[in-house]
Parts: sequence; C-alpha cells; structure tokens
Amino acid sequence: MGRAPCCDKANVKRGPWSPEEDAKLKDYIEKQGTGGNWISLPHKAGLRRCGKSCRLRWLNYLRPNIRHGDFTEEEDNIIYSLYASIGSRWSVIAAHLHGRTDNDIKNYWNTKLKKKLIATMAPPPNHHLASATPSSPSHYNMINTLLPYNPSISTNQLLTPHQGMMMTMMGQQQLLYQEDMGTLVNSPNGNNFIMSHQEDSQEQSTNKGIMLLSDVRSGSSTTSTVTRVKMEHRDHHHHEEDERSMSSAVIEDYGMEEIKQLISSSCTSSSNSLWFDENKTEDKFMLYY
DNA sequence: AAGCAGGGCAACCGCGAGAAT
DNA sequence: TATTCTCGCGGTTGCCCTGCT
Repeated sequence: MGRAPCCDKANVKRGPWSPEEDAKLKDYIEKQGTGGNWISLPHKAGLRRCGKSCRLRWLNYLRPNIRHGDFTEEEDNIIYSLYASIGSRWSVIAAHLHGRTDNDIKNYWNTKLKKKLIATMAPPPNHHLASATPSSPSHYNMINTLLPYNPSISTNQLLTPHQGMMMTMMGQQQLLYQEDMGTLVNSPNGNNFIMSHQEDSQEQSTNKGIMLLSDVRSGSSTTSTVTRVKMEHRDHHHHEEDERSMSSAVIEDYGMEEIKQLISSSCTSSSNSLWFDENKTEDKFMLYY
C-alpha cells in the first residue's frame, strides 16, 4: 500500500489567503521549517489549507527576499534570452532572477513581455525594406538579447537563440536540420555585407527552408551567422513541403496574430521572401523563405 | 454614474518523475 | 515489484481593478 491521502479536499479552504492565514504559515515555517513535508504542514500550523496551497503561498508570496513590482530592463533581457534558449521553463528562468518566482515571471511574460516582443518585432507603419533608417533602441536591445545568454545554468542543452526562438515559434513542428551557410561580416561603415562562404545566392533562393541571420558584435564590426533551418510537422499526415503553408502554421501555433499580419503585410507577391528587416545599420534580423 | 471590456495576477489544476510503503 | 503519494512544474482559470464609453 502507499501513503495516506494528502488532504481531505472537502474540508480545506480555497481561494485567496487572509492576512491571518499568511501570518500563521509564515510564523510556523520560520520557527519550524517545512520539515520536508508540505502535506502535514497545514495541520501542524493550524491551517485548513491543502499542503500544495501552502507550498504555493510560501514560495510565491511569503518566503523571504521575494521581489514584487516592476521588472528591470536587465531582467527583461535575461528572460528574453533564456526564453529563446530554453522556452517556457519558468523555474529555470526564475533561478536566474534573484527574488523572482516562476509564477511571477510566467505572468509577466504572458501579460506584458510577449506583447512587448510582438510590438518590438513589428515594423513601423511606413516600413519599407529599402529604408536605411535605424530602428529604435528598444528593438536593438531586444535583438541582442536573442544572442546567447552565458549560462552556468542547469539546463541540459541550450539551443542557440535562433534555434530556441524558432523552436518556440514552431509549436507543432520540429527542427529537422540546421545548416550553417556562412558568415556575414558587415563593414564598420554600415550596410555592406560580405558572405565568407556560401556564395551561391541562387541556391539560397531555391533551397527551401528558413534562413536565419543572427548577429555577434565584436569590436567595430558585426559578424552575422547565416543558418538555414529545415522543418517538418510532427504530424506526419501533414508533412509540409510548402513553405508558405508552414509559415502560416508557425504563426498560428505561436498565437501571434500580430506577427501573422506583419508577415502578410511584408510578403511581396513577386517572391517567396519574408523579411523582418529591422533597418539597422549594424544589426539585422531576417527570415528568408 | 453605470455598465462593459480588458489586463493583471493570485491561486488552482493536472501531469510526470521520483519516493515511500 | 506494484501501488500510491509527494513534490515540483507549466498551463489555465477566475477574481479584482482600472479605464473607456
């Protein structure tokens, strides 16, 4: 036989915690600790609560050094970077933000940061691909947060930012392969890009897949690696070779209607190229279909 | 002032992995 | 070894507040 049931669910209080309950729980844990057993804790502390509820209340609200309130830009950047790398592993992300709880970060992401990201990705209303106008600093920062976060972290495997971002956006799809196509180096004066290898632009345009361009700045120049990513649906009945269909599924999976509109509005009828051209002199972020 | 809609956030739900019996 | 529970996690829900009409 196993253990006894954790609690009598009919006899436990649910809903918001009162100040008295908070005080009881806090007082008990500060004096006695959790004892490694949350299930028996509420009874010992004189609370008519489920152990899980006590644990949640303690971890998310009562424990010392919890920080509430606005997130800093630095915290935003860490969240962006880690989310791009590991996805919605909020507990791991929380481990890198002192005083923040996974619940806090999750809520913050869902209510604010995701919208902020979408807003930042969207081009200005008068966006033109040929424009050379630098984008806003906020976008500059956002793009750079997609660069590898240097983690001495406990994740098993970190994807590169573009992998992570794409995997996140792909939803039902999986990475089939990633192929390095070369390196772009832009000159200090701006807009001249040199492909260090893979000079066959014809092949670039005819090979199906997504080309990603991510930037690494060093000194006065920016080095951009070019990666072609090939994807397929996990549902083998709907294996897609049609990149247009794939791009549509991507957006729907991510639930980013705004980005869908953005892509639609950015897609030219004369080619299959979709661009997120951020019009920066030193940083570009491009999707190429 | 009242009604409504949307946003923010605390709390709950359900699942998987591992532990206890 | 099988069964059942605990813990920790991510996803979801629902209440409350605020702003708009």
